Amino acid sequence: MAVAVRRPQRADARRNFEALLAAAREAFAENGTEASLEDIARRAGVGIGTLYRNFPTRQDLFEAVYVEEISQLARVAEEVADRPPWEALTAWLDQFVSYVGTKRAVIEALNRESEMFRSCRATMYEAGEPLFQRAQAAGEVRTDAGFDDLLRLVSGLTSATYVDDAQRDRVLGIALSGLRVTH
Amino acid sequence: MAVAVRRPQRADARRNFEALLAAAREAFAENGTEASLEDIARRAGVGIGTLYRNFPTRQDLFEAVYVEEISQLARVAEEVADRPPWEALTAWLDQFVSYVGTKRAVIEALNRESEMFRSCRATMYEAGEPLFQRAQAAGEVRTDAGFDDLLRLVSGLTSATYVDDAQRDRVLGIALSGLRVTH
DNA sequence: ACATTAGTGGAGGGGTGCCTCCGGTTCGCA
DNA sequence: TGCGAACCGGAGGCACCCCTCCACTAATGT
Repeated sequence: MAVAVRRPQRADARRNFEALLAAAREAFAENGTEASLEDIARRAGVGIGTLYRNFPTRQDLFEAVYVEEISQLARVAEEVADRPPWEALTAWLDQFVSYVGTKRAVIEALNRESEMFRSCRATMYEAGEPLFQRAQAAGEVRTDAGFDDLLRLVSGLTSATYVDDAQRDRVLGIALSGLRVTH
Repeated sequence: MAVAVRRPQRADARRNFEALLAAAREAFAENGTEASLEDIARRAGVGIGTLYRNFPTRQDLFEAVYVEEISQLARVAEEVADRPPWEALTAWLDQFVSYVGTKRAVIEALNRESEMFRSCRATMYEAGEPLFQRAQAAGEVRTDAGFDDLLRLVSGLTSATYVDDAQRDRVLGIALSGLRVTH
């Protein structure tokens, strides 16, 4: 994994750190970006002071939560690499969808200029872009679209609301068929 | 217009009402749904009491802001009605895009069960669905997609973030080409 | 012109959140 | 076992927000 979060050394401190991270993940998913920091500390069973020592700013907390997800995406990309081009790409996108679904609020709140963000993005590109280019090379995907276009398309559609899962899949299908080259 | 907001009668009161509405639109666009009500009153140059008299709850404010947009959409639908099917549909979607772009936060915060929301949705369908069906009848749009699918597709893509407007248009174009029947 | 009454605005009480600071506790090494 | 350094937690000061209430103001009809 290309990016990581610095953990504290002492055993008790590391326990608190993990508890805070888990609590933050939960709170952000539940209440969005503005979740109360005091509430997060409460969930973690830790004093507010401890939260601030580990994560001086709200951004720090976002980043820590975010980084965890990226390596997961990279792993999936490896797993799918030996399937046929289009299938591999969509399989990876499935993972991407579920990732965007829960982390949307956090992603939007990230400071896009930060070094950490840049390196996460790079990791994600290294994972997904080869799949995309392979599909293009195989003549399955239109060549006037870029990998970044696809990512935004999928993440935009994923964070919309739908009547049910069937509709979400249908809409995603429509959009992806626009990406595909018609033989 | 099928829906409307009840205005106060007295001239000064109506002035305040309009000022509050404008201030709310601004504040919601700027700070999202949680914009401070006191700030909105301040922007409108009005006491907080006046705000509460006109809009007893935050929801009331959302609804009032929302309703304004819908009639605009209905009007545009009429204007484009005499163009060729596909062109008319995309022209209307253009308006829809700019509407979703600024009102997303408000739309998400609306209570979807409310009578007002239902009637707004009906108004919007009456405006846009005929355009959609005409395009389907003309064999321009795939028949396994519904108007609701299209709305969600477009609003999802619109509320995503892009590098620049060109990318947004490109991505929208890709998705819409998936909707279109290939001749 | 003036009475009537709709309309005004902001003080105030109750809440919650942010962040700092520091006396007390616990870990881990020797 | 003992000690220093690392770490803890929450009280407290400040800021902001929500919403109610009511003494005051001014638009309107006659």
